[in-house]
Amino acid sequence: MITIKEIADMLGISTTTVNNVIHGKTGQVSKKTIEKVQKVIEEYEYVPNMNARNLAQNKSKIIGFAMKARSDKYENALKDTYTGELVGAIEKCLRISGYFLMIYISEDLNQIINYVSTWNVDGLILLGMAGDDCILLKRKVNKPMVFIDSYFYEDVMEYVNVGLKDMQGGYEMTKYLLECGHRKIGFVADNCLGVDRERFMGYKQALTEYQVTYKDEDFFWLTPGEKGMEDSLKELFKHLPGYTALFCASDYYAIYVMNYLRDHGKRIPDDISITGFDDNVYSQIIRPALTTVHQEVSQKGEIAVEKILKLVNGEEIKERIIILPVKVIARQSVKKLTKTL
Amino acid sequence: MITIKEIADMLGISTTTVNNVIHGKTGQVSKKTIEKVQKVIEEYEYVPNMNARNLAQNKSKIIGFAMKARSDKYENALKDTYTGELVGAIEKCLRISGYFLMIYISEDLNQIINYVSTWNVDGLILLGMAGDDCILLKRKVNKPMVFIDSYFYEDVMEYVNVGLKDMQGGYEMTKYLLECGHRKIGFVADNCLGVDRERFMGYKQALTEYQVTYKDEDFFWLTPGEKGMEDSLKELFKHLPGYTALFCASDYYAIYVMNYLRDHGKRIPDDISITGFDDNVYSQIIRPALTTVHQEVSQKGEIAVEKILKLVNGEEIKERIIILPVKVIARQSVKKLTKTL
DNA sequence: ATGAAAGCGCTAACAC
DNA sequence: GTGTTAGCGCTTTCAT
Repeated sequence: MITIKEIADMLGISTTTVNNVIHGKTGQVSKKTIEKVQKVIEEYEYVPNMNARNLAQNKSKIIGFAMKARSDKYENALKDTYTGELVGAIEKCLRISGYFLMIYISEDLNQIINYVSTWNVDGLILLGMAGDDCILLKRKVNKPMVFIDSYFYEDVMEYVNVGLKDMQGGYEMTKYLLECGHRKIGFVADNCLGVDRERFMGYKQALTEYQVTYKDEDFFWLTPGEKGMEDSLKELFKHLPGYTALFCASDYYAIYVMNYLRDHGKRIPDDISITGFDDNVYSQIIRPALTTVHQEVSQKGEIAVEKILKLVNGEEIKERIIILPVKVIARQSVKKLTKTL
Repeated sequence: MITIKEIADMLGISTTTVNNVIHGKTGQVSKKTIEKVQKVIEEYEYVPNMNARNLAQNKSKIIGFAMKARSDKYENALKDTYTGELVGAIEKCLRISGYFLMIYISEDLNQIINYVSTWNVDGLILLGMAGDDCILLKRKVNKPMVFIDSYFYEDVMEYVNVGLKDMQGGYEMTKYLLECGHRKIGFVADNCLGVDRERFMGYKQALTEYQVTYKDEDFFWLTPGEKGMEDSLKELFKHLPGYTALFCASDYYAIYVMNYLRDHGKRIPDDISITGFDDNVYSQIIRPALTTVHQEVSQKGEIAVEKILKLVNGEEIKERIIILPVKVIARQSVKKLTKTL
């Protein structure tokens, strides 16, 4: 690896000049010199040393992507199609803009905070942070940050978040089920925070609107992990009688539920209707194809990158809270009941 | 962000001493000083500046993960569960070892090579590189490298690769089909290079062993991309008569094929048997559950990390070519024909 | 149009 | 036990 100094010495000129041609500041450099320098650069395949550059400029060209991995839930956070697609989209956009993606997944928020300052990351994209964590981050990290899928229940103005109309998604999906004649609809999730909470609120709202009373037992809790899933699915099955539909908070779980029920003799959608949320690849591929709420995952990533780069460049951001639309995709996993309840 | 120098000045001591206590080289430092320094470190939340450290030591704590994205095939390389799980496992192992993961996906190998020297990456993990690319990499990158899923058809000794008994997987899967009474078995893939080639070779070998002649038309080509898939699936359907089984080179495609056929009136496995390769989450979840070849993806990632870190630390590696085992998982997508051919 | 030199924060060889 | 100092490769201000 040749350095600027070496090039300068080799050509008997100063590092400033070499640096200038490297950066295209050729206003003040003679044609001859430019050519000489460029020739050496080509020949010796000069590549800048990022560590040196970053040190001198007190910045990095790194955008960090961080998420909290709940070890119970994820033995591997990128196994989930949703995260994979999101990260893939982010990497692509960043690279096109000349930035680099560094991934950091940890259960410990303080590790994440350390990581930011250690690398002097130019900006941070954070996935699925919960309320308190956001506050802590805002307090301790003084770098541009963009959140994805976070909900702030306090002063909104400080944060930049790209999210989804989760509540509306929950509402519309439920409404769809209600209009198909379903009245006994369960909600399936592994938590009731953040996006899932919103989806749940939408679900309740729709029920209310149709004069269906929600009872606590209508919430079917799933426990992540191999063993947990097995148990909670069994539990779910036990409480199923009476229900005609289950609204799962994610496609991932919808597919699990669908197959568990089928393996235990239920026909879908004849015996029980199932819906999901996300519209991932596999929801389209499974049979019966899953009726679900569509979202544009790649777009989420792209917008997050756009926002973070604006912040990094000190540009003003008018829209700090971006909320992408949702859309119910009716496929084959819901039965239309005759409306004679 | 406080610096070592600032700590030293603040305490009226030298940077060396501060540095020593930071690195636990406290053999020569007095208890008192140690405590003083540690107090300041705590209080001011000292965090090392990686760029400075790396510059001084001529290394980084970065392990790069690179793959070539064929833009036709992947609009998003991490959308695929296989890659996602692999990268997730790698990130986790690296973090535990105090390293950082930087992802770099590009269609252009030269960009990948540049990236390595720009960041002075300590090591590189490369996924699915083909023959010529491997040679180029070996020539131009003089950093430790570990390949995943590569096949080198020349001098093997120089490379470190963690792969799979792909051929054996192909062989055993095919053998399984043959023993179930199938004789007209198609092979489905989108290429015939690298791992897919090996799987295909295994398939052919099994056929030969059972005195079944392979004809070129038995290879069903898939074209990636939305439109391409549609067309090639249609083509596949047209040539299906006569076949009793299809062996797909990946679960991903198997699931596509399965559903396409089902949507067009075929019953699985009654009309046609389908098998896959990889045993990803969704192959277990789909119904009928997919008969496939299992591999331990996370283990692949873990071993890759183990190897790269050994190389980075200058340790000798005895096993340079690691080949993980495969195992046929018989589920419900294959029909046992009566063996009266 | 070109150059000299200081400095970014950390490391490590060497001195006392 | 502690301190001095010269780099690492690049940027940038200020001279010339």
